[in-house]
Amino acid sequence: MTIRIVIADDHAVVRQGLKMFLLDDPEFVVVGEAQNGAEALKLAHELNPDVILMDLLMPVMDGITAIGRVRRECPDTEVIALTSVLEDASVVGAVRAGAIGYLLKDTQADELIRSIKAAANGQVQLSPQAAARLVREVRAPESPESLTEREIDVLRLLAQGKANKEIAQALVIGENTVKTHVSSILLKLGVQSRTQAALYARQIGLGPVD
Amino acid sequence: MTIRIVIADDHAVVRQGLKMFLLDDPEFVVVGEAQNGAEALKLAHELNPDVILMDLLMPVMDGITAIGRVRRECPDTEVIALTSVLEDASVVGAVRAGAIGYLLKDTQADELIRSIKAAANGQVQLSPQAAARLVREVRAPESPESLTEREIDVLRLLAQGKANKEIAQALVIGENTVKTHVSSILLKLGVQSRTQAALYARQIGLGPVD
DNA sequence: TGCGATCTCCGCCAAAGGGAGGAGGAAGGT
DNA sequence: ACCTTCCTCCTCCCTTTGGCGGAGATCGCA
Repeated sequence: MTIRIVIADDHAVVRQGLKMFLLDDPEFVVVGEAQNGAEALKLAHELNPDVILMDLLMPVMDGITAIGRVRRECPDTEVIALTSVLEDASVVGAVRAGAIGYLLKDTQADELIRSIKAAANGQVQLSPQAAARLVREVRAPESPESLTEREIDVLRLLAQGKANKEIAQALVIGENTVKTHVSSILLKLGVQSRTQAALYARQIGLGPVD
Repeated sequence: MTIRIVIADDHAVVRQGLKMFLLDDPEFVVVGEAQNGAEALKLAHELNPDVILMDLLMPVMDGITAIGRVRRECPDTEVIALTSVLEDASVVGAVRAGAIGYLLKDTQADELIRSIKAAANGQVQLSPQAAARLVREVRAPESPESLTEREIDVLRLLAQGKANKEIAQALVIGENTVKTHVSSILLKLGVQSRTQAALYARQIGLGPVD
C-alpha cells in the first residue's frame, strides 16, 4: 500500500530535498508539488492525497490558512506542518487549524519517514520541541475560543497591521462589516484598541507565520 | 577548474536539496557541510573553500556574524547568503558583513548555479528582490538607529498598545508632542499606521520586558 | 557666532477608528 | 416551526489618529 504525498513549499531547494528523502522508501509516491497554500489546496482537491507536507511560510496563501481549508474540504487528507522555525505561535496555530503533525526541517530522514507513515494512519506526530510548546499552551489556555471563524480571519489581517479598508478588500466584504467584526473582537478580547488586539493576536500565534 | 563549496544550513533537508542541485554541474564539489555559523567558520579555515552557501538563520552562531568573520579571516572565500526570508534587515546586514551575494531559497537550480560561478569570480549576485531592498535602504535608511532617544521612548509605549494620551501622561509631555513624535516614527520606519509601528517594534525587540 | 538636531508645543483639518443600535438572511439545532 | 448564532450591512455620533505647517528653547559642534 502506497502513501500518496503532496509537497507544499515555496522553495525549490526544499522540495527537492524532501523528494530525495522520500525516495528512500518505496512506499511513498510524491504525486504533486505546490509553491503556495492556494496551490496546495487545489492539489488536495484534484489528487486527494493521503498526506500533505506543508510549509507554513508561503506566499499567496499561508500554510495555516491552507491547513484549515484542506481539513475542512478534504477530510481524508492529513496535513503535516513542516517548518524551519519553532515558534509557539505557529505550533498552536497549525494544530488548531487541523495539522496532525508539526515537524522541523532539521528532522532526520528516517524520523521524517516514520512520521509520514504514522500521519497517514491518523496518528499525531509532533517533534518533541513542538509537543512541549503545545503542552505549555494548553496548560495556560489563552485562546480566542469565543471568537468566530470570521472574526479570527479579521484578527489575523488586523495583526498584520492592515487597515479596515484593506481587510475589507482582502475578505471581499464591506468596510462596515469589518468594523462590526473589529468591535466584537475588541469586546471579546477585552482590549481598548486595534493595536492592542494586534499585539495580543501576535502573542497567541495569529498573524503572519514568521 | 573546480569550484569547492561549503554548505552551511541547520536543516538537513535544505543541505540535501542543495547538494542535488549542485550535482548537476561537474564543476562543483561540495567539500563540507556545516550546521551552524561556528562550524562554517571552522570549515572555512580548514578547507579554504571558494564559496560558502550560508543560511542566515542558524543556531550557535548566526549567518551574518559568520559571514563577517569568514570575510575577515579567510579573504579568499566568497560567501553567498542563501535564505528563505527576504527581510530588509538581513539583506543589508549580510551585505554589510561582506556577503557577495544574497539569494532566496526559491531560486531555480540553473540560476543558483550561475550565481555560484559568478561569486567564485568575485562578481556580486543579488536576487532582484534583494537588490530592490538594498536600494531602498540606501536611499532611505530606515534603521531604528535613526530614531532619536525620545522617539524610542514613544515607540516603546506605543508598542504596548498605549494611546497618545496615555503616552503623554507616561512621559509627562503634551499630547501634541506625542503626536509629533509618532509622526516622525511612522515616517522614519516607513509604515502607515501606529499598529504597524507597534508590530515592527515588537519584531526588533522593543516593547515590554520580554 | 551660526548651524543643525532635538525636544517641546500649538492649531487646523481630513481620515480612520470605534461605540450603540438596528436589520435582514443563512445555517443549524430544539 | 422556533430559536440561536453568525455574517452581512446600515446609520448616527464621537474620539483618535495622523499630516501639515509653524514656532520657541536647548544643546553641541564647527
